[in-house]
Parts: sequence; C-alpha cells; structure tokens
Amino acid sequence: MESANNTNSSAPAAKIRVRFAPSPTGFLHIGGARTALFNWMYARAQGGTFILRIEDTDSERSKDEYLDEILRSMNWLGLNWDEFYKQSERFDIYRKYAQQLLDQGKAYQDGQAVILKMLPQQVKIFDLIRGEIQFDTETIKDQVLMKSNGTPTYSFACVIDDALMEVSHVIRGEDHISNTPKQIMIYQALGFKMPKFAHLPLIMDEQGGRMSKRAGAVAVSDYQRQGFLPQGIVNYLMLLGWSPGNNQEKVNLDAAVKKFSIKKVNKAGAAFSMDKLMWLNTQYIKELPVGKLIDLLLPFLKEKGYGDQFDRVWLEHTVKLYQPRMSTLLDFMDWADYLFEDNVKISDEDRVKHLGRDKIEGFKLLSEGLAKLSSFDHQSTEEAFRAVVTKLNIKAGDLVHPVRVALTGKTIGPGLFETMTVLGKEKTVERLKKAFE
RNA sequence: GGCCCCAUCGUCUAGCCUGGUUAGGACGUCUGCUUCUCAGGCAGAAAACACCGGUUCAAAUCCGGUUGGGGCUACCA
Repeated sequence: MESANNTNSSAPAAKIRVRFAPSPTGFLHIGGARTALFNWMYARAQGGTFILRIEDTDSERSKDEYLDEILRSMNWLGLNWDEFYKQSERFDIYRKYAQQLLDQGKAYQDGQAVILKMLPQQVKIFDLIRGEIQFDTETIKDQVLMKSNGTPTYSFACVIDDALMEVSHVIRGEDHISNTPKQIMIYQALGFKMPKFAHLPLIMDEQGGRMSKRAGAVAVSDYQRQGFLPQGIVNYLMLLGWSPGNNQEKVNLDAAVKKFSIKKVNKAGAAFSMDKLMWLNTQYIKELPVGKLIDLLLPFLKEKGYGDQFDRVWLEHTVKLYQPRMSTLLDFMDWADYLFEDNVKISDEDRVKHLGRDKIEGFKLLSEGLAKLSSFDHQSTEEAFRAVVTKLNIKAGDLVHPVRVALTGKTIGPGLFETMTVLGKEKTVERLKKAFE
C-alpha cells in the first residue's frame, strides 16, 4: 500500500509517465496488447501515469469501430488508463509547430508538405533494454512532417505529443528502433526534452516468423470470442520477453506489477505458443469459483441459441463436471452440447463402432432398469447399470462406451453416471430407447 | 541491397552485468500409475548454451567474426 512511503528518501523520483499509442486502423492485436501491458505494468509499478493516445492521423484508414474494439479489449484485459487523447483533435497543435520550424528555417516546404532537413550527425540513443544504439543520419533522408493534405506524419505527431504530454518513458515495439533517430532529429529541431526509450522484442508467430494476419487469431477480441480469460491472456503475454523469476509461470497482474522491471526485459523476439496460452487459461478456469464460471458461460450459451433460463443448481452440477477438463469456455459448448440439444448427433463412424446390434439387449435392460428408479443419481444409476452387466455377464466397459455415445454423441466425457445424472432420467431413458431406431 | 536489433532444450525462459552451475523451471512430447473413455492428478524420461576464433588457469557468461532470424528503409502508424 501507498502508506509505506519512506519519508527519509531523498529527492522525489521524477514523475513516470508512459503511453500506449495504438492506431485505430485495425483491432487490438496480441502484439499491441503486450506493448500496452508492459507500459501499464511499468506505470503501476512506479506509481506513474498510463496514457492512452489514439494515433488516428490517417483519416482514410482510421475507423471508429476499430477504436471501440481497442477500448473494449483494453478494458477486458484490465488495462485501465489515466489519461486519454486523440491525435485527430490536435491537428492545430502540429500545424503550429510545423510553422515554427518553417519560420526557423529548419524545415522547408514541398507543395503543401512540410519537410525536415536532416542534419548529418551521429545520433546515439540509450535504450533501457538494449543499451546504446548509434545511427548515422547521413543514411536517413529528409523527413516529411506535414503531409500535403495538412495532416501530420506519425513521427511528427508522436514526438510533439510525447513531449507535450511529458512522457518520461517511450516503451514500444522493436519495430520502432529505426524510427527513433528520425524522431530524435525532430526533438532536436523543436528543442524538446527527450524521453527515455525502451524497445520491446517483437512477438513472432508459432514458427518464429512474422506475426501475420492470417496465421490464426491475432486480435484480442478473437481470443475473447474463443473463450479465453483475460487473466490467461495477460499472464501469457507478460511471459513473452519477461520473467517474474523464481521459476514462476502463473502470475497474476498484481504480483507481476510488484516484480516488474523494465531492465529485466529480454532482447530477443518471442514466438507465440498457443499451447502454453491454453495451459495458462486452463489454470485460470480451474481456479474460478463455479458461480463465476457460469456467469462467463451464460453469454456463450445464449449466443448458441440455448437461451438464458437454466436451473442454477443443475447448471452448477454440470459445469463442475466439465470445469477440470476445460481449456477455454468454448470447450464447454463443444462437450456439453448434448445437454442443451433435443437430439444427440451421433456420427456414422461412432454408430458403426459402438452401436452394433449386439448392444440392443443391454440397452433394453438398462433403459428398463433406469426407468424404474425413484431417485436418479450417481449411486442408483450405477447400481442399475451393474445389474445389467451382471445379468448379461459382460464387462462394464462393453456397455459404458456405447451408452456414452448414445447419450452424448461423444466417445469422451465425464464419468457415465455423472453424465446420466445431469442429463436426467427422462432424456437418458429416451435416448437409450431411440439409440437403435 | 543499405542501416539497425537479436541468438540457452521444439517453444517461453533462469543463469550472462559481477567467468568456475550435475546449465534450473514451464509448455509441449514420451513412459508409468490412477480409471468406463477423455481430461485431470501423481511419478519419471528425452531434450539447449548456433558456428569459428580470441582473452583467461577456467567462457553459456567478456571480445571479434561468420551464419541464421527479425526490424526499418512510405506524404501507413
């Protein structure tokens, strides 16, 4: 807690201000989310300010729907911001500084465009993660500051905003390293104080290549739709390029903030692993109170057309049955569909493999035995089942698997008697009777 | 092509700064146990310092090069 301030500490630390600056020309993707996360963790760890700045200078490509999606994803992940800006509302500021550079002769005009003269020099940037990086501006051409259409370029708006918003640390992806010397030239021309830089390693696809649009889900909202929990995503993302130490893998945001250090961030790019994400998500699903898990499942059930009116006690039983085996919320939808559908869908393959004519007698006896039960629970169904097996002198497994297929349309699932219990007597008996029709 | 960044198990990483470790953990893979299937749980196993050279008594660790990967090279951000 904040109450532990050491009053003996010397000069107050400089105010930490960081920003995440997405462009609303697409959904928030996994790489952007990681950048946002590291900025957020740094701000929270340092008691600083986290700014969300929308870089929508390209009116052609920027869309409100993308902006909404980005905001939704940020909120879903729990990355709350302290200040919010849109560059499209600040065009007059950029124009003013462009005019200033023109007046000072540091920039020149080409048509309506304003272009910065590159002064030949060695530019050194000190990166918090990578150390010193040197560039020779000789190899960089003059930079367009204002485009012919009167809008600022990325670097120009970025530098002005970072300076005016008093951003202390620019934490962004490694793809911006090469932009940094150009931006430093702009800082110099404007006479602005430079922030500190930290360039995060990029996230690669599963093969170690460039993260591409079609290489599966890249949008945070896609993962949400696929039934991942924000805790799982956030935990996985923080592990790409950083380690909390102590051989810990499962770390929540609060714990991560306590340990986070920008200097401990890795330099090498990290390949995305769906398997590990799945595993982490499984861990978070497993520890969810069942009531909370149901709340998360409800929207999925509704969307699937199963409605939203369920017997809460029954649903709790059912969800508990699947919770230990779920990796995503969608798993439940796939595995428990037979409980919500009127008819079981049995593949021809399973029918041939499990529902041979030799099973008819067993099914008949079982459905009769079950129909007679006054209470229909794990114990009573199992007793009825054992009676049939004993009478026919067959192995339990010979009847268990066919019955599971007949009741659920699946060869895998929770224990058969638990399955019968949540399915209920009526449907169980009915499905057994109809199995061979 | 030019400039820049990077390099530990298949993958994410600890270790590297401040040379001396049986190079640790996790995911995944494989094996066994649990069991009506699957999942889970439990117990194990295989699996890495890219390469070459230098410094040093000693190199994953420091230096150089090679190779490989990635980024930038737009009046996109």
